[in-house]
Amino acid sequence: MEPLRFNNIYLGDAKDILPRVEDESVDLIMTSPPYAEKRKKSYGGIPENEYIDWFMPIAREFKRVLQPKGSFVLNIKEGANVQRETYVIELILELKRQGWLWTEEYIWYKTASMPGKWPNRFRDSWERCLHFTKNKKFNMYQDSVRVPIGDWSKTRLNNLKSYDKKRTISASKSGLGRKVMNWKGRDLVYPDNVLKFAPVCKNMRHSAAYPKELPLWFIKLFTKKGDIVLDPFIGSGTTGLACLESNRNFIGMEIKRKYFNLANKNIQLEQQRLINDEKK
Amino acid sequence: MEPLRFNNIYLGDAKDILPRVEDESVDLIMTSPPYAEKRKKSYGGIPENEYIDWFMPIAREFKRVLQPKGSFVLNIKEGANVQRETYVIELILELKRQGWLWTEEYIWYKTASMPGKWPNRFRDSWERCLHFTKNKKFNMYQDSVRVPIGDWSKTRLNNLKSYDKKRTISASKSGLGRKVMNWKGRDLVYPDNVLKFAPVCKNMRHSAAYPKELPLWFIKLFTKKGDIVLDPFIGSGTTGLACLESNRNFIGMEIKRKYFNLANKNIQLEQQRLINDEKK
DNA sequence: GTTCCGCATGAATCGATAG
DNA sequence: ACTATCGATTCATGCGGAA
Repeated sequence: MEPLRFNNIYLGDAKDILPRVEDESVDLIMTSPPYAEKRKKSYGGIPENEYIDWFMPIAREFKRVLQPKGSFVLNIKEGANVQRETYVIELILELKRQGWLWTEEYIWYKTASMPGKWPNRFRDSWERCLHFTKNKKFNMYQDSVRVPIGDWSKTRLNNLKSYDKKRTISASKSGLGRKVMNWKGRDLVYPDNVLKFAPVCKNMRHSAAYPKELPLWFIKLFTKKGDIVLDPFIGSGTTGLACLESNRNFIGMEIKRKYFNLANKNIQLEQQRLINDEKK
Repeated sequence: MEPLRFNNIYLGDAKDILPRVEDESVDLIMTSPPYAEKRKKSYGGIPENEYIDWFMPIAREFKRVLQPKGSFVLNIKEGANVQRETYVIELILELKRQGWLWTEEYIWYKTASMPGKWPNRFRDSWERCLHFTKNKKFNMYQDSVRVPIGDWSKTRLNNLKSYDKKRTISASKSGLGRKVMNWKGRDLVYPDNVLKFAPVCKNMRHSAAYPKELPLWFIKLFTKKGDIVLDPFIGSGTTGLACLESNRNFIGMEIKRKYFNLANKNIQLEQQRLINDEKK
């Protein structure tokens, strides 16, 4: 059997393709799997009550192919059918039983979520990004995702007018002076576990409108350049695009030919664009 | 035994006082219970592995006292001990088994979370507000929590704190002041299921990790004036203050005398303030 | 009176140290 | 080996005093 190539997408079921991935060869698994379907008869969808049985064998493969200091990030959100479905929180418990550490739950706050109004609830504008690891210690490059410091200090530091600036400099030996100077040189702070990215509405109707910024953030956080990122449900190729942009290698898998074709098209366009940029 | 009075706080264990509350007499249970303690020996705290056994008998009483169209809102967040604790999601499953509907999970996005930096995670800046109901249909007054359109104004008005309020009112002649005032009552849209409030620390002694805006939002959403709100873990009395402000009646319970005294003081101060305001 | 700044302080978490 | 305690890390906010 042909070994898997990097920066390529494979057409087929993840559970069939994953066995071809080498042991402990992947640095990050970043994926947004198909969410459970409410209607059991929906073609290709996984019913809520079969979701865990469907997912766990795949997670077993994840555990095999992930390197010891790697991470597995699962973007998912249960739907509501009168009440919230429980398959996601049950999946967390099951993954722990399989040996994963449930290290963190990040919130993706979708600032422009779908409009709509229902009698029981408001618009759902957040999704879970569940972070699992194999070990207590893992690779995390926190500096790569630092963000500009909050408004409060910006306002205060911007207001350092002539008088204050003079004072700050002249009083360099005082604690006050030194402290302010330290803040000025340091415009980046560490983020928290709530992510804010606007979802994008692509032309194709992949149910999960998964903006490139989301995988990109986790890719920067948990891998370095040249590392391997696996997305077994790559959809329209967003994780691949994020890898191309950040100089990581990816392995993609997609079961539906429609998305497989779309992902390949998107990837090729991006690769062409990068080549053109280099020529200039 | 003396019947429970409204707008009063009872000193003692919720499981002992709850039996005195009449069947189906409460319109909303809004509470932030003590979170599980990491250290097992910590005095008064509930260890993680005993949390569900401690909570479920209390939840049974909640079910008895809540009226059929009422709501139960639980503000809670699991801590981390290398990995995230699972007692909260297990509690959700257990409450469902007890007959509750897990109607929704709101996110409280704390804009000012605890600082700190660790090798394996960022600062935790969100908490769960789990919404349970007894029935598919329940009281929800969505219009009462509508917000001005657009993110900037939403953030701004939600965060109208002392300083901004003062400025908004006092600067009525300035453009900014008038502009902000004009937004109120105009172009109102429904919010989503992510709430943004900054935690405030009012007193030197007690950490008000639970800002008044949080219970106030749910009180407005799930009750009308004159309704009964129960908080069996009322702490420093925040839920009671929110009720006084919004003309709801509350029943409070608190096991620790220190908080019981503080809550009574806060409630009395607020009642006195309301009386003074009326005289003017 | 209004704006501005220093300071204290939080539902935190980890790793090391001590018992 | 297992548990309790402690120091280090970090940043948005309200408050009070100063400009």
